[in-house]
Amino acid sequence: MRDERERGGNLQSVNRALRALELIAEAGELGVSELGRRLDVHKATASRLVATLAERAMVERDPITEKYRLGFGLIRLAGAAMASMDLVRTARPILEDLADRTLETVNLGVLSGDAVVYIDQVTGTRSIVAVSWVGRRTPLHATSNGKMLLANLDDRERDRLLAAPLPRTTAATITNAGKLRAQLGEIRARGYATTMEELEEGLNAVAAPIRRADGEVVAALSVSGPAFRMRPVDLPRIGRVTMEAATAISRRLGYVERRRPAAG
Amino acid sequence: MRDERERGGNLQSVNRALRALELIAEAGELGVSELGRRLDVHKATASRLVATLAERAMVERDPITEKYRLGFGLIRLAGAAMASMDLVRTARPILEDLADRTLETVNLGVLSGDAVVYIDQVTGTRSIVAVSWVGRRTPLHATSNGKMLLANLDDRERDRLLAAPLPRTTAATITNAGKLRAQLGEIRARGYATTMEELEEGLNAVAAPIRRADGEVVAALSVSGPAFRMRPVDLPRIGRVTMEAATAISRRLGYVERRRPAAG
DNA sequence: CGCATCGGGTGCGACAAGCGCAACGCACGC
DNA sequence: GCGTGCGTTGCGCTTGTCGCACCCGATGCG
Repeated sequence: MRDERERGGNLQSVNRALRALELIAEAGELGVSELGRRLDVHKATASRLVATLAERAMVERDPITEKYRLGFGLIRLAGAAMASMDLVRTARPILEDLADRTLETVNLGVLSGDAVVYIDQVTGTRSIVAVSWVGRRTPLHATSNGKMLLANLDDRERDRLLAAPLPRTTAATITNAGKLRAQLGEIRARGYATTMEELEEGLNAVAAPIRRADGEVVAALSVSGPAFRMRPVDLPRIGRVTMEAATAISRRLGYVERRRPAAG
Repeated sequence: MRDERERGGNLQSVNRALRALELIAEAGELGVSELGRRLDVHKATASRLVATLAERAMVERDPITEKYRLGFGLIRLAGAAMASMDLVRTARPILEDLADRTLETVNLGVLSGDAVVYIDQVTGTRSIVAVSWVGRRTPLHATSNGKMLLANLDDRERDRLLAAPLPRTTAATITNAGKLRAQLGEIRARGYATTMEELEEGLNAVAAPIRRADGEVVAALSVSGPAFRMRPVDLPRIGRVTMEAATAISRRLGYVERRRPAAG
């Protein structure tokens, strides 16, 4: 508790409790004494800690081994958030297929606050860089995923997000809200979004919307690769296959295509 | 901190932290002051609490609204919880098989407080809606899972839960404790529970009990689908396959069928 | 068997963790 | 301008909680 303990808010026992959960998650199963050792506290402390966690069903006791493991309380807590995990499971095979087909990197992104967060990724074998973007947050206005999500927000939300300044990361970044707004219209009409070196030099991407049963856009699916392999002339074709893949995922989520939702 | 504070282990701030997470989960988004009010603590305390949670990514701040929502750390934990919970792990293949066989949605639910929480779900391909119920809480008296869990509670617990009013969600909801109690008896005798449009109009379901090694009912397995595909006349058949599946899971958990447990 | 060792749980006193207070800065609305 | 709402932070007092010691039960070993 003397090492990296200097960040903002800090409640000792809360911190410990969360560390405990992480340790248990890592280990799968942990006994009281062992947990105490890893947390560097007396086993009595660890005992009381897990008892508290157990009371809230955050951990549960294996009736055989008497050790503690994570409990369903966590699942309940994450509930809504877990919907995205479900999305990952459902979408995975289609992401893989799309990556095979395009040989580029495929990403699945959702809106989180004012950024897009990638919740899954599959890299085509041809990909140069294999860094995982999962968990990464990237700006809405400079990514294809972000634009697609923006394009499908309701007006109030979109206005709020576009009111903030749009930071420039490359020469091509669209920093003008009006110009971006116009492009969002095109994107809705066309069905896929693009970025051309707007986030990173030499990186292009296209993205298509994923809808759940009620038609709401909940995520975006993107294919991204180096500008020399994804030239402007290639984008419509890649856009089409991306849209097909996204639609396939939407269908799995229960979405049934109706006539243009714009009308209704 | 003066109400229901008498269980085993009890660390005030850990308890508070978990309550905070639950409140945020419920509300979707919560500001510091509001959280403080609901936790019945000074807003300064709430501020330090969420700061600690945020540091571990259990909550994150919406950059626009400045409010807090659940974070990715929790998703990670919940994912780990699902993977490590041996009930889910054990039951999964059987859920999938049951979904294939019935072509309807299969849910695995446990009792949590006064509600049933779904900890896993597999959807049959025929399913209309594919919204995930995982993490969702539904009332005990209006769901097949809930009735099955209620039916297998010990008398004291059951009485306590039935003492509370039974909220109506559809015209068919059973709101009379006496009537429900009678049905629970039938359910125990028959081995499966049903709901017919008692939670949602047009939604029927059947559920069967899952027992661990000592015979205790720890979860319920349900098959649910639209009323037109799950007519009253179909329920016994579906009930049978559901019971078979539930029994298969129980067996994997170490339960060995004995002569009627009612006798011993 | 008897003894040692390891696991988990609990009453108690001491001490610091963390609580509420109050004051501050900031953003709105009028 | 003022009033009201938000979230954050220093500070002193209190109370939550930590480690100690000890208990219980299971297991291992000469």
